[in-house]
Amino acid sequence: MAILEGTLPPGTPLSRRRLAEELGMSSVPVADAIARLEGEGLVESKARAGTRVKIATADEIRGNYVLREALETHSARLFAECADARQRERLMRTAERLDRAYNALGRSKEYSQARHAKVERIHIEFHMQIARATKVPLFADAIERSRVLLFNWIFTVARDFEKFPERWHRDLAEALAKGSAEEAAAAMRCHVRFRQADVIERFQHLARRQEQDSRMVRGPRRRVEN
Amino acid sequence: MAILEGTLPPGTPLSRRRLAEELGMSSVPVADAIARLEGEGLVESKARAGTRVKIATADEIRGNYVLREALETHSARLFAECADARQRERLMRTAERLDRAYNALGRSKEYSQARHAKVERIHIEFHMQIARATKVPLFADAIERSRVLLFNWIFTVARDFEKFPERWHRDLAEALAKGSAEEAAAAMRCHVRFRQADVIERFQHLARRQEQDSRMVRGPRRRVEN
DNA sequence: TCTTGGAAACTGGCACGTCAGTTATCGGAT
DNA sequence: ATCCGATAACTGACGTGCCAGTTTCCAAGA
Repeated sequence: MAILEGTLPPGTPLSRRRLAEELGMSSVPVADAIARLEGEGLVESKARAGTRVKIATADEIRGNYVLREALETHSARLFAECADARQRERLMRTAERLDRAYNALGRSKEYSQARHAKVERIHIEFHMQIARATKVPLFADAIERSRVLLFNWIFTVARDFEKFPERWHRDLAEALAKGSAEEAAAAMRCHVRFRQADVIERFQHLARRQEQDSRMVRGPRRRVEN
Repeated sequence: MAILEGTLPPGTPLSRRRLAEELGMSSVPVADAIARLEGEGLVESKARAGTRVKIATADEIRGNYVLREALETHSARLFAECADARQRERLMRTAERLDRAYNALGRSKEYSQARHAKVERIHIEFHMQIARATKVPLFADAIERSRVLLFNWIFTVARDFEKFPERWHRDLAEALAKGSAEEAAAAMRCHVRFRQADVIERFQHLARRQEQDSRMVRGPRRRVEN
């Protein structure tokens, strides 16, 4: 069910029976899959009232970055300590490819979520290369889980282009591939925090704009949620 | 289904139908619960061949500690930065209680898993107090997941008493409650690594002894696992 | 004694149907 | 036009039953 990775916007309802019909199977395996997605936090369901793709709050996004700061920083430390030459070189190449992709995205005329998702997938691959080099599957899995979560949330706030330093990941990869463990960890910490600040700022901007919109359209339109 | 937290030794088979009968329900909700446990890594199942409580390998235990070093170190950093006075004081009290419990365990005449589990529960509570103080649920959840995993594995290797420094957690709590963020992180890193070394040494000792045993009993008794 | 093979018992996967609770819709009252 | 409430459609939870693999175990052969 990787269909859900970015193609379904948050809030989309997922009906067990409807999906079962589309996929040509009974509703039981669909329910299992949905339950798994719920366990990973990608989806939330109220009993007997439907399941929808999770809508993240600002706090949850912030929390995701706190978690990631812990995981990725340590991952970088381990990479600097124990990656072999081939992995280091490969990381540098991926970093260059990623920076090129981001720069191309920033230069393109109009925002396309499909294109953005493609670049974000490279971004995940970049960090997973680091994580996998630690040779600790449990650890790499934890990083992947939290990355997938954010992958699904980020398109809520990324309505316009991503504009980042031109050689952002290249510099990070260099710190990981050539620096000490502490330098690598510090570089990664800086990387995660930069991104966190950027995303949260976008989120708050979005929230302000939405509040403005709803106030302009109507008076008592605010619904009680949950 | 918290029944599984320590009372069922690794390798115990979990039959959907048998559990359903015991609990007086149909097999469907039981299957759901087991699927959830599998998602958390507490249980592993081969299709149409049964589900059993997961038997951890040395690598997985080591991996668990790598993950924990990342999470707990950051958790300690955040605690030192943003816990309030009440939380700091409470942590000191829990640390004292935990050290007392460990010392009592070390003095008792014979090993009792039930008693040990009780102490380990306090140990989890200690670390969860730190994690909860960060006010990042996603982060605290990640720590809890990895702690619960190890909670289930540790009794495999802990066949004798736990002997630790007498004021071990008290000193750690002091570093967290009164030190800087960096001091707190360093103290926690030291704490996790000490425990990791201890557990892995026990695990290898156990593996050596089991290999010896199986060699003494019979020749071609080694089963092909997978 | 050790191997082997085959059948019975058991396993999880899944289909189908029912049930109780939630939500959305639409017609009637204001 | 707005509000409201009854009802119908829909939702996930779960019971029952079958199926195709896997494991286990015991008897027959070496």
